[in-house]
Amino acid sequence: MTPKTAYHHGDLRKALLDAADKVLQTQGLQGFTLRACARAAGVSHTAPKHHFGDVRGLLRALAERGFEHLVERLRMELSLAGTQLEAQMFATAKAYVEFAQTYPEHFRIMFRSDLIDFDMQAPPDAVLETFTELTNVILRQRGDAPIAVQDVIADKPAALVNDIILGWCHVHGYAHLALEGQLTMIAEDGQLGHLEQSARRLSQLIQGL
Amino acid sequence: MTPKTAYHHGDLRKALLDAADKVLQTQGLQGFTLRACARAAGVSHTAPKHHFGDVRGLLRALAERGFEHLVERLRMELSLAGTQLEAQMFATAKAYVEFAQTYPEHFRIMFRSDLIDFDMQAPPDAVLETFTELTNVILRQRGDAPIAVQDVIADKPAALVNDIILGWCHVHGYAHLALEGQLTMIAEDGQLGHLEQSARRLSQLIQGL
DNA sequence: TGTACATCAGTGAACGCGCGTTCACTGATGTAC
DNA sequence: TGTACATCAGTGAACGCGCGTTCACTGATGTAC
Repeated sequence: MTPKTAYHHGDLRKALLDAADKVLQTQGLQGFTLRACARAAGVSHTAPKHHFGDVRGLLRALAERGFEHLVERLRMELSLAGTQLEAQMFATAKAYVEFAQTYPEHFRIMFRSDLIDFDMQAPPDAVLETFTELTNVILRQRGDAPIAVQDVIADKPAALVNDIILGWCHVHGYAHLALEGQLTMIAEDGQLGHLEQSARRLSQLIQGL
Repeated sequence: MTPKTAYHHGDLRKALLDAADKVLQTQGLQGFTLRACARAAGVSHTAPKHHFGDVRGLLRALAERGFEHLVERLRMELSLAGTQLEAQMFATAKAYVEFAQTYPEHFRIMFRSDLIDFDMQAPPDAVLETFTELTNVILRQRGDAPIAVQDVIADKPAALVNDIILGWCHVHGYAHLALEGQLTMIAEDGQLGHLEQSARRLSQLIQGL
């Protein structure tokens, strides 16, 4: 609509988010400043303040975007995995781990409560949707009916909570340790064989086999 | 030996490490600068450079210290746990998780490969010792003989590697998610009941029960 | 349809701040003879 | 044992840099009449 040469940008908020994404991915958190993001977007260095207040506001928006990418990837892998329960467990793990490899800097900030400060009793939609996908994978393993996103925060039976913890800690721990190069102490890099194996074993455990 | 009033400090290296520990714990990584550490140690702001080169060198030393604390805590909890295998599994998880809660900023940097850059083919002693403790817990679960620290990097059978991954990812994922407040979405904070439950189930899985 | 005016979005110069680094120095220690 | 000198550990003033923030501004858009 608005031409690019216009004084007013049209959608500077989105342009800033795109630029900030690139800054985060290429410079990391160290080089992530309001001025760097403004430079990357080609606007004056005071412009980001209008939209995000400060650097934490911008990071928070990027973390939300990270969860959007994560849930999208989870859904894609799950749709490819079919109905076999062990395969679904592995697909979930694969999506989570590959997301961390693809967006390492996003992954790092998404779980930094000191930096982004989500209210975990009422998290952003993308966080809720991610958690819903993870929960529903576990519910299917148990033979239970899946849950809707608005019910995902509600209280759950202790046995279900424990199954969710088992599954989530596994994929999250693997993703984090692999991302930070810790697993190279025991296994070759980039191989998903061990991940598949452990995901299948957890699937059997949760199914009660 | 050397009096405190002396121009030469005596053991400035250790004094700087102690001061840097405090800066990291109280200010976090954001406020962690060479000058802040020098101030906390009560020396001129150029002094740290003699001993650590730059801020990354200092962080690396603190990360090593973090692993020393972690392995110490692992050994203590394991010594309290006795010979029961499920209890050993929980003791390991408890030590790991409580370490992360006690030294959150240390935990965060210990696994930041972009920041501290350990050579994972020849890691510092404290890292090797930590990994040896974790590995030996798994070996005992399997009924295998424990391993010495100098052999912990050697190739292992795939089934053992998979058991280690299962155990390590579980404690690490739980520690990280709990530290960053993610688990409050599904369980009350500070309760170790779910951790004990999942640790015991993993113990049974690895024992082959 | 036209005009006036308020509001909004983005600009750019200027500022103060804390940082890491450099550099000439000073005080203490160790060693050669 | 004493003296000279090299080396090492720590100092403090000075610097340049990029940062976030402030502030008066300017250009575009929306609305009232």
